[in-house]
Amino acid sequence: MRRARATPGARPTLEDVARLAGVSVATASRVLSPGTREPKPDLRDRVLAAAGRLSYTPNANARAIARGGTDIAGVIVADISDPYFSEIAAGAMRVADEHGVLTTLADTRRDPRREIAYLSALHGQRARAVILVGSRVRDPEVNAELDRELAAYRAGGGRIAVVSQPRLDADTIAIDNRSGARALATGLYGLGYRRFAVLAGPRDLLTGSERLSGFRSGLAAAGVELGRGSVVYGEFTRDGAYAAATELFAASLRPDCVFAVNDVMAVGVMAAARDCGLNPPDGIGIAGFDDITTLRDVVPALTTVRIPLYEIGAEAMRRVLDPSTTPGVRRVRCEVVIRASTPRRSPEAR
Amino acid sequence: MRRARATPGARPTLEDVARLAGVSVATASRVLSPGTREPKPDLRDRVLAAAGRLSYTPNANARAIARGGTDIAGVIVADISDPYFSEIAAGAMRVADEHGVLTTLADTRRDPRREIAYLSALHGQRARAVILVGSRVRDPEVNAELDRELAAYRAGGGRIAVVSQPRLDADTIAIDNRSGARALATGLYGLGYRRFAVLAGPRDLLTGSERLSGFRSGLAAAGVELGRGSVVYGEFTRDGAYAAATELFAASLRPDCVFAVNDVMAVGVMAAARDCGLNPPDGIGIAGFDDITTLRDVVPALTTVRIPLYEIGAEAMRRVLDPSTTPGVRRVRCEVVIRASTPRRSPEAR
DNA sequence: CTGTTAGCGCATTCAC
DNA sequence: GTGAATGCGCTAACAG
Repeated sequence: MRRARATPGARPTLEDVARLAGVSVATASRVLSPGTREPKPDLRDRVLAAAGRLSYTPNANARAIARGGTDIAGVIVADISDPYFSEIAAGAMRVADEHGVLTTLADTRRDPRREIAYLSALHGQRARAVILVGSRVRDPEVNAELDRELAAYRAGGGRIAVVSQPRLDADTIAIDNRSGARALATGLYGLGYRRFAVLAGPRDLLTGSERLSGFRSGLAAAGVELGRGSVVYGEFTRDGAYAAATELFAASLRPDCVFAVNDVMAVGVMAAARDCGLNPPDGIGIAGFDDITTLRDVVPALTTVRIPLYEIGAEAMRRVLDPSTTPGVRRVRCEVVIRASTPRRSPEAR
Repeated sequence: MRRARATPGARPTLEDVARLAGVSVATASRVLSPGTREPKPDLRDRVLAAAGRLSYTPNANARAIARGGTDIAGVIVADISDPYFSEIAAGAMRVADEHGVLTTLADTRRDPRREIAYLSALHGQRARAVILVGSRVRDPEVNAELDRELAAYRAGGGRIAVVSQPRLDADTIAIDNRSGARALATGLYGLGYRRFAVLAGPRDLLTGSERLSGFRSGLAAAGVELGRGSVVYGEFTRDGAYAAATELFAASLRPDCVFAVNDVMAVGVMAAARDCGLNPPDGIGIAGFDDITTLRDVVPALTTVRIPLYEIGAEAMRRVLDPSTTPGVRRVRCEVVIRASTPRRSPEAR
């Protein structure tokens, strides 16, 4: 005899529904699982009614194990409270929703170790696809371990996409940080700026490095060099930038333009400039990167490099959800947007 | 004879590990499941080695069904790309992570129907707990359906918390919008403002309504009324506010202070004011609500009402994850923060 | 301490 | 078209 289904706090099962409807579990399953050829209307209705009366909700785990797969996609980001990531996540979740797949979002708090741990957890969940978004790092050990985890996940049929740098053995959407930064440098030079400083973010993050090196090469093409002391590393955050910029402004070299490798940092620079008695954009131009929506109305309007964040997230999700896409590297171009934070600098002011 | 485990693309199972290690599945399970009393070191090592060689990753779904529960928490937000929600989500995910539970985040795109659908999906996933973040609505039908789904979920042992208004039959963290807005009104009045306008967000969202009514009551206490035409409803977004404010400034009534019911909207108002030839904060004060981190450096600095977003998310997650908390309503106070966007208004200017 | 076995809830072959 | 039986991968009694 089977265990009585009297236990309160226990969820109704398919068997309960079938019993109440007076049919077999097979029939109940057929009614409740979309896709199968549905039973006769009268049985159908009875099953539906029974399910309704019981507030039956199919156990997705059981379904997953019976079918050997889930309709879950994972998105792993470095910091969801950073608009850069939340916009990408929004785009990805939008597409996932349109495909009827649920998204599990994980926040690594910028710890590569946690990135690996989450990927493994998602693998355990048998997520259909995972998107890794966030700067790659230099640490070879971390990369190796991540690659191993990636391989295992893919071996099991998981689809994966990476948004950032093509450093991993996976389908990746590469943001063209380098050429964007280079174009920005060229533009700023054209506006008359000559003495640059760069807030480059953490040393080991590729995103910052790429933007820095692109910027540098753009400058070099114009015959300008970044003097020593004019590149400052620090946290990828507003506060990190504020601190670094304060230090920068206290030093003797007087830049006429500061490039922060992302918008959030640029805002920190602007605050620091003000607190140092400067009055941006007078005498000091400030530029960022990303073109974060939330920051589009700051004054003076921020010169930056626009990245189609939302669309990138959407595209990444589309790729992992579509079985026919062949993994590869898709480069996304960025677009320089000159705004009021870097006004033309008159020659005599130099 | 059992099916050969040669199929490529198939994930290794516990049985594979056990066979390779030369032990029973039970032993393998014990080694691989933390918490159980571990077998002898030598067996232990063999199992671990086998698991490593196979890149074995436990099937969380099977584990869930065998144990009758998961370590997944759900967070349902209205719009993850809105800093308000992403900060709350960040706080919640932080706590979840500390408890070793994965977070499934869902974005309703401000559609209450989707909120219900996601709750149901999370229920199906047998998530341990779910947090609903976002304004409640008026629509009684939607509320009833949501309450029903909530009841079913809870009946199955799920824990639930709501962040916003105590409108649902569930543990809730209520943000004291009303008193926060009232205090803001008082403060603005004290600064010399007299002719107010309010951008109230969508009509059916409680969050906006509460802030509006609180503001109104604060004004009333000072003997000021909101004239007709000075309350404009619209989208809860920057663009919605921009449009509404533009309209407002085009009308004949000349407010000396605009209160937007959230910061993102306030930024839109500021942009609209500028585009209408006004020069905030000269002649026109602007205030928001939330004190979004990303916007803390805008100029002029935004007068607003601070809500401990991150902490609220963390607290909500703590509550649902801790079995001993008794459901109830926890009110969170807000704090008025006067900044440069609402400078003292000299009497003669009135 | 280790192995055997019976479910967990559901999808799905296979007979009827 | 419908039902009975099997198995998905794992955990937890229960034996040994």
